[in-house]
Amino acid sequence: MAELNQAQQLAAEAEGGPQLILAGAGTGKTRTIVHRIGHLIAACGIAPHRILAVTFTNKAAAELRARLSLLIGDDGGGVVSGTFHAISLKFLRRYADVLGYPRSFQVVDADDQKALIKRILKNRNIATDRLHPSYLSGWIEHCKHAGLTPEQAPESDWNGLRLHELYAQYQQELMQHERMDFSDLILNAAILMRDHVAIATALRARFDHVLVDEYQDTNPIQHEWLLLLCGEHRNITVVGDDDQSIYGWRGADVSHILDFEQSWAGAGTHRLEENYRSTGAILELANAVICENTGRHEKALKPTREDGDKPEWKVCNDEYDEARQVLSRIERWRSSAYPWSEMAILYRSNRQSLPLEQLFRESNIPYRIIGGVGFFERMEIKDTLAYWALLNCCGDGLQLLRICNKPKRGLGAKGQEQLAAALASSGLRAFEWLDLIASGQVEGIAKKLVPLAELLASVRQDIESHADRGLNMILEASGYLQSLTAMGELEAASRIENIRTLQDYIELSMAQGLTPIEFMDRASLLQSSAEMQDNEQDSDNAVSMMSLHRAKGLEFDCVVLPGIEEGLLPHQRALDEGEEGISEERRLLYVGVTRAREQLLLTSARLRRFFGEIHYPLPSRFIKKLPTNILQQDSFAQVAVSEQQIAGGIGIGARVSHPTFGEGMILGLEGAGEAMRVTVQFKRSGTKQLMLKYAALQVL
DNA sequence: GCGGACTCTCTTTTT
DNA sequence: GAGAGTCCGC
Repeated sequence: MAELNQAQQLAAEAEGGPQLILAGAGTGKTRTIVHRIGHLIAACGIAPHRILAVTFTNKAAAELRARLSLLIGDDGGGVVSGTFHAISLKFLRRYADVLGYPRSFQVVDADDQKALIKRILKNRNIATDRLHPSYLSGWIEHCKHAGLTPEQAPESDWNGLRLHELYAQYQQELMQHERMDFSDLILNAAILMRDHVAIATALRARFDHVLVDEYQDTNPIQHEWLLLLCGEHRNITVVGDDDQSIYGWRGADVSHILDFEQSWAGAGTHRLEENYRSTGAILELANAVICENTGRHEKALKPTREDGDKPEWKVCNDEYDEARQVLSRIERWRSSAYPWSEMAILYRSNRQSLPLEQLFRESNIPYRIIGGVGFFERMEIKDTLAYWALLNCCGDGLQLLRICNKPKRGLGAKGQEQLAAALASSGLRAFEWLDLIASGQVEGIAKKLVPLAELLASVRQDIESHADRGLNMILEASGYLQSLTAMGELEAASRIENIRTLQDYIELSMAQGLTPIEFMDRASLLQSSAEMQDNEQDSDNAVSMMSLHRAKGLEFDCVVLPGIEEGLLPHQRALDEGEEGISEERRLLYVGVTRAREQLLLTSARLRRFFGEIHYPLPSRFIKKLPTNILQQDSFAQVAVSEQQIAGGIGIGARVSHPTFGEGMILGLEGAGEAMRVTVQFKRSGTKQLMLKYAALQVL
């Protein structure tokens, strides 16, 4: 406890009952949680395995375990930690049968979910311009986040379509495939407790204390989940920061943390405001950014460190120029003895990594990308997992269909439809049906699978206990690896490397004693290969690149935030949504700024390419009004002289004249082609936005 | 059923 | 600009 300041100590040693810890960025939140858990065990005599810590990401759970191990040894002493999803899945593995699911159900990933929705719409002859698949899946998600089953969902009419019925059908088909989607995990776990008293009682009796991290990002169903689980003993500790709520689009509702004291009468409240992470100058910028938001707990982070170097803002010509500037700054940091691993580039959208990657690769700067296309979403990984699941008798129909024609076995779209029908009418689980096929007792389309089925059966017999080795044999003997080579040497090599990585991971998991189903659970909840490394001490010495969302909870000595522009941060989608969306974008910038300990660079580009179109964004509203004593801007940033004078001399900085508004200077260009808009500051008539097409501007 | 060529679409963030 | 979806000839 000597390591804690007074506020942290009070929070850590608070007695049972509901406790709210409002912890600003960098105020020692994790340390406080870890010590609170230690206190519960050591001083209150609570058994470690009766403490549940709910985190937001798997990585955070792993980190918590690591820090607990340091404090109390013994691998954290058996404290249970995991995400809402992972813990829900554990509950469901025990009790899913009461909901009509087999306990061996699997989780669908985003791709398969999308495919299922598309198929439903196609079968019903609903055109995508009448109901867009993503609109339907978004609507269903929304219901699930609100805790509503198809029966409870509001009757909703969209272009004459009854969305709640489509929701019901979607759920029914999922159940037929013995699958749940991500949101189902939490909703169904809550339903278990909501509707089944005996199960609720059993689960409630399981834990004496529940701690929740990143509480500002919980949505209503997670809130209900917690109420159901802790409503009786009321031993719940939540930690969070309303200024870091960045998951509104996932149904997160800041009011849960703002109203915690109302929902849990008698709650203790603790505020951690002393920031140990960042220099004074960085905190000054952070405070200046976030204080523009309304509807928040009024507060400011208090620095404990010296002022340090001023954060800087650079305006670049385009995204490649931006990448170059970032790179040169990173090399400068490197030469002042910061290691690569202490530098991060945090962007709004994963797509922004492309030019950076290119340049970093050319310049031989080590980097690693976290997120983006998830490891477990890659085609070859899903294929391999499907083979593996079928080999280990837990593969389902979706997995069989996935690989039935990989490599080619003469089963096209038609054949696969027949196959699905044949499987359904057999009434068997996919792997049971394959056994039947191997024994040669089937007719029709299934005959095409005889070689595959025989192969699976023989390999399974050969190597009883070495499923991982069997996988390799299957991939070889089935011709799957061979079929990858057909895609080109380079492509195949990287895919095969991914498969090897997966194989190593399977081997590791098997060595840890996981059952095949447990392994599939693990794989379906992880999404990056980085998360497969258990001890996440980034020993690999590389610059990190990831989205701002991913960066939550992390910290680095040196941080670059590229793309601080209107349309990117705030993102165009948020701009379309209005005030609430923009506040969330501002919080996103705040999260980015507060990741930095010592060095911070913000950049924006005057020209940026989107989907092959050229855009001329304006600097982000979040920073453009900040004084230079908070955010340093070089003269280059202030006098915007365009180097790309686009056709006719229209470009940023160009002097123009307009028939009615008179003379002025172009400040910004947005959009492309016909839709391009210009922002012009006129000498007499002020600043105006005009459609370039109609504006009849003359370049002076 | 398959492969190639073509068109069309979709572009935020994640468990 | 990339990936998915579609069409068409074999």
